[in-house]
Amino acid sequence: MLRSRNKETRMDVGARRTEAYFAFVEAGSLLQQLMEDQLRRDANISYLQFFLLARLHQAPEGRLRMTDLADSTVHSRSGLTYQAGRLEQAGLIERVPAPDDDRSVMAVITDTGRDTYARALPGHLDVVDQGMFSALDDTQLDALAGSLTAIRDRLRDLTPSAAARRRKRD
Amino acid sequence: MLRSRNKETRMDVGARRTEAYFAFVEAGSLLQQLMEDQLRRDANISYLQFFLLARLHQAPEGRLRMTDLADSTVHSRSGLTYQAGRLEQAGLIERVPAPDDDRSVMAVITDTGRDTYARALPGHLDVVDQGMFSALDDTQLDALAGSLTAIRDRLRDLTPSAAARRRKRD
DNA sequence: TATTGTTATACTCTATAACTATA
DNA sequence: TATAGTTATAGAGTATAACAATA
Repeated sequence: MLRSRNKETRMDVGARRTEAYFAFVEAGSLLQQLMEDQLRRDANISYLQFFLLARLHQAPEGRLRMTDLADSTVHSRSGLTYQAGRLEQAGLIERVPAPDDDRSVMAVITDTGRDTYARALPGHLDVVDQGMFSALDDTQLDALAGSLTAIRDRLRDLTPSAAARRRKRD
Repeated sequence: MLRSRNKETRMDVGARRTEAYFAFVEAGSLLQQLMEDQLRRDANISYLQFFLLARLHQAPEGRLRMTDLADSTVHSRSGLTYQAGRLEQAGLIERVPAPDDDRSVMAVITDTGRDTYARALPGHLDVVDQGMFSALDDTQLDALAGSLTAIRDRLRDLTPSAAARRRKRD
C-alpha cells in the first residue's frame, strides 16, 4: 500500500483535491483583487495593461507585433486593438508600421510606458510577497513552484493556441 | 546552514518566487478560461453564476440573504442585484421576502437551479482533475493543498471584508 | 486565398450615488 | 441613524462579423 499515513495526518484524496481546488480559486481571486487595487493606485493601469507593458518591456527593443501580443494573452485581436488604443492614448505605447510586413503593426513601449511599469513593479512584488510567499517557508516555496509549474504546463497543453481558436471561429 | 541543496537542484529564492508567481498567475488564468468554456457549454452559465448556485446549493434550505451572498463574493450589492436578476430570469433562483427582517430578501435556489448545478458539476470537476491534479502525485497534492490554504488564509487577512469596504465607501 | 489590423455594433458586467423602506 | 435592496446611469471591457490592405 502506498497510502502510508493514517487518517489523522492524511486526508482522503478526494477531499484533498476539493480543498486544494477551492483554496486555489479563492486565493487567485483574492490575489487578483489586491493586485488590481495596487496597480490602479500606483500607476492607474489595469492588471491586463500591466502585463501588456511587461511583455513589451521584456521584448527585444520593447516591441512586438500586435498579433503576437494578442496571442500571448487570452485576447481576441479586436480586444487588443481596444487596449492598445487606451495605452496609446495614455502615452504608454506607440503603434508603428512593421518594417518587413506592410500588413503588420508593431506595438512599442515608450519611455513613459517604461517609467509607469517601473513605478508599478515594486508595489506589485510587495503584494505578491506579502500575499503569497510570506505564508510559506523555503521548502514549501520550492514545492509550490514545482507543482504550479507542472500545472501550468498541463494547462498549456489543454488550451488551444490563440491562432487555432481564431482559425476554428473563422 | 539551512540551504543544504546545491545550485543545480536549488534555485535562488528570488528566482523561485518569480517562477512560482508567474506560474500561479498563468495557471489561474488558463484554468479560469477552461472553466468558463466548460460551464458555458454544459449549463450556459458564467463562472460567477456557478459559484452563486454552489453557495445556495450548500446553504441550509438553499437560501441566503442577499447581503450574505454578496459578502461571500467580491461583489457590490448592486452587482449582486444584477446577477440575481439574471439568475431569476433564467429560473435558477427566486427572491422571497425574509421572514424575520422586512428589509431583507432571501435568494432561494429553485429545482431548475439545482438541476443546472448538477448538470454543470461533473464536467467542472473533470476540468479541475485534468487541468490541475493529473499533473501531481499524492505527495505533491498534499503539499499544494497545504500551501494554497495557507496563502488563502493570509490573503483573507489582507483583504478587508465586503462590509468594511462598503462602510469605507459610504 | 489567407492574414493583419481596425471598426461597427451589441452585449455583459461593474461600480457609484441616489432612493425607498425598514430597524 | 444605520442597514437592506433596488435603480439609474455611466463606463470598461469583450467578442463577432464585416471590412480594407497586403502577402
